Amino acid sequence: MFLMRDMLPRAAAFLILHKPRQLLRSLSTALPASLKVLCSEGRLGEAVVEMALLGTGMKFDGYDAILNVCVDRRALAEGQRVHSHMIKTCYAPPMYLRTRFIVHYVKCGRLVDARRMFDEMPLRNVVSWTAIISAYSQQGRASEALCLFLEMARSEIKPNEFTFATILTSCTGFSGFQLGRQVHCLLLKSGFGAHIFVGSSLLDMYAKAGKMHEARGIFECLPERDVVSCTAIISGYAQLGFDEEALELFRQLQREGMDSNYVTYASLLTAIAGLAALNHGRQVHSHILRRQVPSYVVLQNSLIDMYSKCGRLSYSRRVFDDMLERSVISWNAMLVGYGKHGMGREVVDLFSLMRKENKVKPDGVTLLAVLSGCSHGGLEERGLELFHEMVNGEGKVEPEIEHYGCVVDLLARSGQVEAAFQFIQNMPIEPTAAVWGSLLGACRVHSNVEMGDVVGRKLLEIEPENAGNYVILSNLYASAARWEDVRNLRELMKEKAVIKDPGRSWVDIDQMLHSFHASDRAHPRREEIFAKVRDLSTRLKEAGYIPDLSCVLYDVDDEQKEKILLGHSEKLALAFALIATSEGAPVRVIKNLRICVDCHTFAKLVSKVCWREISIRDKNRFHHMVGGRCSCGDYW
DNA sequence: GTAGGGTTAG
Repeated sequence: MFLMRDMLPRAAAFLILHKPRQLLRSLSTALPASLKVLCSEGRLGEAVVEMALLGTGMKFDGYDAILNVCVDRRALAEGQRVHSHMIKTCYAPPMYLRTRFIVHYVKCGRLVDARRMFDEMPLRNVVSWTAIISAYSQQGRASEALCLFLEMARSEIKPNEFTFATILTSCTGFSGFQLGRQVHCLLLKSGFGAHIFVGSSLLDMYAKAGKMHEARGIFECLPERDVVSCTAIISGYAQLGFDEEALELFRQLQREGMDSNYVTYASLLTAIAGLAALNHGRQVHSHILRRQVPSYVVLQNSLIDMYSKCGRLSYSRRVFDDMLERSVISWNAMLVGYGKHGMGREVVDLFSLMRKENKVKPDGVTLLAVLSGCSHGGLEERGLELFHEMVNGEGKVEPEIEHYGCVVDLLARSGQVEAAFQFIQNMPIEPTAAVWGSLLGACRVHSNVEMGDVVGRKLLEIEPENAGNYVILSNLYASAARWEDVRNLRELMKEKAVIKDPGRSWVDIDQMLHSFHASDRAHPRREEIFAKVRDLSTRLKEAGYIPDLSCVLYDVDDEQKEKILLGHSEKLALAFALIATSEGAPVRVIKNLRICVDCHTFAKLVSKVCWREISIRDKNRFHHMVGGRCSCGDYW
């Protein structure tokens, strides 16, 4: 009050001292800085003081002005004072202001307050309904958002384009997909189906449900395209692993003049990472730098991942180190990168740094990255220690089935196959096929046939359709010369009509991806490639290579088996890479599945006999082969 | 006033 007195004209000062009631009435005109001016200048604190002074003098305009500043600033405390001021002065806010309050509470993360405001509304319109639905949707509470939508439909308020865009986002993912289809039908009747926001959330919903054909159809029918709809369709392909399609569509849309922003590039980099197309990735990176696309955390995370999946961890680390701000995903991407390259020491060190910095809280993915990093990097004991620390210690992470799977891996890898078996039996969660699968892999490496027999049978019960399991079990039986079991296994596999996942390997040479499937004869240089494979086979045999026929589960003679083995896609890709690159140059091969034992042995020997550094990225990790040895230590 | 696409893991 005293401060204000100095600022006020003499007449107003007189009023403060002698006629306060009169003053209140005249304040809005008498004060040089009225409530509206304060609000337009963003002087929220002073505005709140003036609101208190105005008392019942506050009208719609005043509340509107002050609430707008609160919404912009996400000023929770001030908003609450406005709210209680209304209650105290018995002001009944109109629908518009109540809706603004909902938005304000949502922006401050106060879903409960928003909902209370909504529930207390005597009348609601489509905007208030959409605001509360979007509140639940943004918090990831899709089913509640959907319930509210149905309630809205019952109350005979017609959804508008905002409502449809919101609700379709909530239907994203498999669980809401059926309802999403119904919303789609409603949409067709409403006339909002061609709206660009509605259209892009609709196509995104179909894409995330794995229905790319429908998503593409919707995309093609959009009356106009913008950066969001283009990004949605590209990321749809990328997330489903249709990396080449994503890349091709990006090129096409770019030719047609599409706008790109950091989200577009992040999605594009996902596809490039999947293909391990390093040259494309570098090109995109320099394009981003040249165009001065803002380096948002999301985009930098994508770059870290892209370089790591392309085998360039030092580039990943450079991006990571240059970041001004890092999210948990940045740390996870870097940790996963080290892990996949078998660099256990670096995983442990980086994780220590993360804890020391203490800016970002580790999550379930961090735990996964650390455990699998220790496992791939041969730090079994450290991995088990960290598991116990993270699960029991401060800021603990709730372990899920994948984490238990990693522990099984750690135990089994360190040779404690029995302990791993015990661990599975005592887990608080039902083991999945993946958990048994990693134990079976361990039994193969440690040649523990008895245990492998038990585990393999369990696995074939749970997952009879997975051909990989039959192959590993066959490797195991063969190593113990249990040919009868190998034969039975082959019969069983025939009976269960297992269709093998189509294996595919490729190499990236001069920005061209050369892709091969088993016994592929499509490549223009096929004759040279097959000749090279045969030549390698001869040379490797002199160096001790014995084809592992137990990797073939077809009922054919041994000569035929050997031919099938030589046709494996990774051998074709490797042979092509050798003839397409100069003598002594390192070679990089990418495979969509796990590499088989025979191809692993073959490639290791190639690295020795041909004096080449070979890196093979399979589904799980990188295999760096030099002089006949592999960074995985023959455990994968 | 209320709305759409994104990064790690599986």
